[in-house]
Amino acid sequence: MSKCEQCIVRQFNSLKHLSKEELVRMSACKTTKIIKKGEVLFEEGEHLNGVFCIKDGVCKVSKMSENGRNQIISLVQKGNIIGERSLVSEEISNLKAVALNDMEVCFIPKEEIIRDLEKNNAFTMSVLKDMATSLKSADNLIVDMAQKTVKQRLAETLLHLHSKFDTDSEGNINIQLSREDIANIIGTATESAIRLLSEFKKNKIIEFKGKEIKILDEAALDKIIHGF
Amino acid sequence: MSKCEQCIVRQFNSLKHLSKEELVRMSACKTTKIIKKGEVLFEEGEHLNGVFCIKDGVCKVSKMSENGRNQIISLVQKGNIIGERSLVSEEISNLKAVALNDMEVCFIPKEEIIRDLEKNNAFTMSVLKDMATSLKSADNLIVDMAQKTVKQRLAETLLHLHSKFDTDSEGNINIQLSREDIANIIGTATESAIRLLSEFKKNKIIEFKGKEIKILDEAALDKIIHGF
DNA sequence: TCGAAAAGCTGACAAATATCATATTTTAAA
DNA sequence: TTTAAAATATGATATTTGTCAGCTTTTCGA
Repeated sequence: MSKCEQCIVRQFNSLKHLSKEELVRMSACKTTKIIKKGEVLFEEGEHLNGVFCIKDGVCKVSKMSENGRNQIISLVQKGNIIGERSLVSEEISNLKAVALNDMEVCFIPKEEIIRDLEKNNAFTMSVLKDMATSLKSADNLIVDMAQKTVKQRLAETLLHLHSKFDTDSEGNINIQLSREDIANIIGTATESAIRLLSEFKKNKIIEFKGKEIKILDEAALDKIIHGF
Repeated sequence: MSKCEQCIVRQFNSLKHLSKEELVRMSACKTTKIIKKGEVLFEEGEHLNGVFCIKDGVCKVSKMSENGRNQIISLVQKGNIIGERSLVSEEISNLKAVALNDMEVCFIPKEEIIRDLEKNNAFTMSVLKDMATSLKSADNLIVDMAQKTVKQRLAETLLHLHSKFDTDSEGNINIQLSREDIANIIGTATESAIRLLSEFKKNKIIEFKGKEIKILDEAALDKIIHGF
């Protein structure tokens, strides 16, 4: 069993503010899990008894709307913690998390996190700052969803994905999303997303083969985002 | 100059977790302001040097989208604190706040809040919980904006306003919003909002005279929200 | 209280997006 | 490897929403 004290992933999130002692205790109560692609980390409405620290892989966090369509709120990757929101406000989860590829995660029980939040103010402040950052992104997303066209949102999403996941040796964005996933990120029908991707391809803005997408003309995407 | 220790508004927000001593110090450094209807509390891009505790009145919090349209993110009323997000993440404000009616607010300098956050863990936890709640609402709003129709969003907004601001003796919702404000809340063109309000009126779902709006058929609104 | 400016309203039309149908390609299970 | 299911793609069409124009009503300051 690997130890939190030595875990490199910890350096990228709020857990870096924990003391040696606190980390040893965390190591003792955490459980490491392998989540296969497509498997569910937690469901909407589920009671979370802790948080997940992502050691490897990416998951999509989404919420079902009443008209039966799924909206992806964010993609969470290696180094991040997921589930703190529900834990802090002591509610059932309002979101669902599904692995986009094989993941390795550590589950840290609620009691341990709550204890650290109450004892270690630097940790609490760090979690608070993270949440403030998430809230800012969420506010920006609200404005985008309400005010931008689907085409603008697709262009924006492509650039986001590019900067967040970087590219492989061939220049393809380092994340595999189905057309449906892409549609669920930008909040549109799958057909519309496909159509716009094809249009971007025809206009030499992007290039793709299946799920491998490569950005050819970043300036053109910027132009679309900021409205001609 | 009124004292924070005796301020009733404090009971409704995180400041209730401060000690007598902390409140006395806060009283000494806070400034009370009257903000007239239409005046700006803070601008997008402005550096906030503190937070506002709202003693009376309501303000709209909005963000300009790049295509020149304004999106109202939330309405904040008596008892709430505004500006903590930017303060916590030490960034310029991403939002603008404008008074919807005459307001009385207390401005509490940044240093004072930061000091309390660092010293008083119960206060920090309370701010964290508030932010978790805001984040949940924001996530829900993202899904609504992305997945619901303008009509559904208007119906939802009317019920929200009704439950948040209650009604006067005549049964009218206790908040005065222009048609443009309503459009900016639901994320649509002013004309579209006007058209739908007229439709609701024609169908006896609501009734209005100018900015006085009264809900007649709550069940019909629910039906619209949840999709026929 | 008068008059200009702002807000509210409605129609006509254009643009964006969803839906449905169907064909093709890819994936994965037997 | 075969084959059924799922994912991708595209056309046709319907629906939703935005834009522009013109009009009426309300508001507010001189």
